[in-house]
Amino acid sequence: MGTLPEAKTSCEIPITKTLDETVRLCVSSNQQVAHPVVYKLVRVEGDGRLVPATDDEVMAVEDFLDDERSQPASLEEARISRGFLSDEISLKKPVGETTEGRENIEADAEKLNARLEFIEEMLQRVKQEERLRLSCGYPDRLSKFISMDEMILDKHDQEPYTNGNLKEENPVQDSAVNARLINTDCVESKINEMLAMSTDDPITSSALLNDCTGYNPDISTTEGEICLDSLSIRELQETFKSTFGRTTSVKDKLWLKRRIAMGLTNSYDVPTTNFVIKGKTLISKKVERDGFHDAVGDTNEHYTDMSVRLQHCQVSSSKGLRKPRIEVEDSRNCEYHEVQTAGKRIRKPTKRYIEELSEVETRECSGRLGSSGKSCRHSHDPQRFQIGHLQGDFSSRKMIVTRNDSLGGSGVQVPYVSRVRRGRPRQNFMALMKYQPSGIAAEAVEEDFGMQISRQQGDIESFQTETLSQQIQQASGDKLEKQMVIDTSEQLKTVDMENADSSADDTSDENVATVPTANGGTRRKHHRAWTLSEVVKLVEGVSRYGAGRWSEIKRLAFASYSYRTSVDLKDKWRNLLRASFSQVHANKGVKTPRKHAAIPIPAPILIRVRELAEMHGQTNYYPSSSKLVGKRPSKNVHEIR
DNA sequence: GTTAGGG
DNA sequence: CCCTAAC
Repeated sequence: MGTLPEAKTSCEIPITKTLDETVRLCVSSNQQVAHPVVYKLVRVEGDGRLVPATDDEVMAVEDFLDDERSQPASLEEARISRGFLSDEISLKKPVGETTEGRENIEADAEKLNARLEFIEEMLQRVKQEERLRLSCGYPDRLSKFISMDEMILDKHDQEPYTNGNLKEENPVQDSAVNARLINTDCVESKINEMLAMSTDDPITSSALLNDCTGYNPDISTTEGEICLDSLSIRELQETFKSTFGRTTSVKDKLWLKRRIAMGLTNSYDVPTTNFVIKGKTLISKKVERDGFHDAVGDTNEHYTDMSVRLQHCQVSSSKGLRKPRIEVEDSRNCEYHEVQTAGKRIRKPTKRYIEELSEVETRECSGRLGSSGKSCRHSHDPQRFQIGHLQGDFSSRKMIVTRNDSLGGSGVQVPYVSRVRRGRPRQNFMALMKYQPSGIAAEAVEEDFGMQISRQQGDIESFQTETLSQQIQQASGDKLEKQMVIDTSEQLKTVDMENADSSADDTSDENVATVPTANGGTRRKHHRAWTLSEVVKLVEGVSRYGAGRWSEIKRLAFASYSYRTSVDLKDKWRNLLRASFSQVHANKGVKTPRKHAAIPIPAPILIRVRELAEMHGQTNYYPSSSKLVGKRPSKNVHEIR
């Protein structure tokens, strides 16, 4: 981290024109809707120069910027902000007054910049810690999250923290002033925040500062190891350059270390603050103290706030998965609970997500993953808030590359999986088959692979199977949720791989091709031959629920045949009727009344179909007059069950 | 959203 | 299997 003199220096350096403009923009935009074009990211060099921000830097702060643009800051954040911003800068000053001395504004802007830099750094820590916190459900550690007081005392036992008990210490936080990104929008937001803020109940800025910058550089360096902690920012930048082949002007030590560590280890499984690298392995050192408590301490104020949002996300997105916890006041416990279950609770990726994900990830995978600090956003936008990372140095869990699910505002984190299924929509139900009794799973898989496997099974499907299918279907909701819970990454990937396979099977050996017809439409996109078991199930379903109740049959008897729609059932039944009656008329003993029948329908089945048809009054399906005459008299065909 | 029916 | 009108 930068030193205090540096910070002071940077605050006193002459203001460039750019900064002046920035300040003016900032000030003026306070009273009007700032034009987005006005905002630009610049970096304050150590000598006070402003240089355009690099992509790295933009990435480094974009989360923060998002925060700033989001909804009104929560109390916690306000307190944090105040901790950074309140002591030096006269924020009571009406921001809109540009008549104030330019020097004053500039100086204030400098200070704001310093604060913003510091905030940004802290955000980095927040992100890291958040990820850490959510990645591993270690109650012994997580318990530290429960009480902020406890956390503070843990880290700063000499600085008992109580609300309203502010210790205005010297502005050590200026030590955080280094190269940072500033954004006029941020400045404006901060000013607004501070103006809106009262001065009571602040948090000790020095405490926060200590947490943020209380970085222990005295981690021993072993020969042959790269102890990033012992490197200066410049050295870290050099290391970064040598690691990634490009320079970076980011002076966030933590960020640099993380990036370097990830680059060197070719892994994202990098502890938050331990950056001793040996060979290609990241060596964890002093995890408890440096990796955890530091981050905990400096972000303690965020946790309550974040947990609130977290549970909000959960409530709004998980539906039946968990009971809504509305009360914010209990957020600590909630948070604890969240953390406890974060490792287990993985939302099943939605189909839409999966599809979108593969596109997004393939597009921005490298850049995105390169910055781990970015991957854990501390955002006020619930849609962008990540529930957690299943990653961490405390966890043996494999890392799951995740993304924010911005669809539907669920804001949940879902594992990275490959794109599956482009064909006909498949219900997620199939994924559950893994967790059913083996027989069911086998059944499901077999049915999913329909044509390849046991097409020639001549016997009729057992009623037991159907019953089990119904059970599965009836419990599908719970099962889905359970699956979300118990899914590990491997399981999910396996499931999705399986789904991908099945989807491939959907279309592999049968005609997938969309046949564009002359009049513009496409037809016959998919064809999946009816297996005998399907036919049997259909017949059974009709016998139970009645012909015409296709959706019901579909739901209850064809729950596991996701590719069969109710319309398919209807069509098939129609064909079966025709077949059965044609058989009756043509040749009673012959198995295949239709020449093109892909699957010879056994005579018993056809007989059964005919019985049902007669039972239901569907007796008009004669081969010659099926279309012309064959109409169902009415829907008095129900209730044979 | 489901069903029936034509193509 | 697709499409669509009708419900």
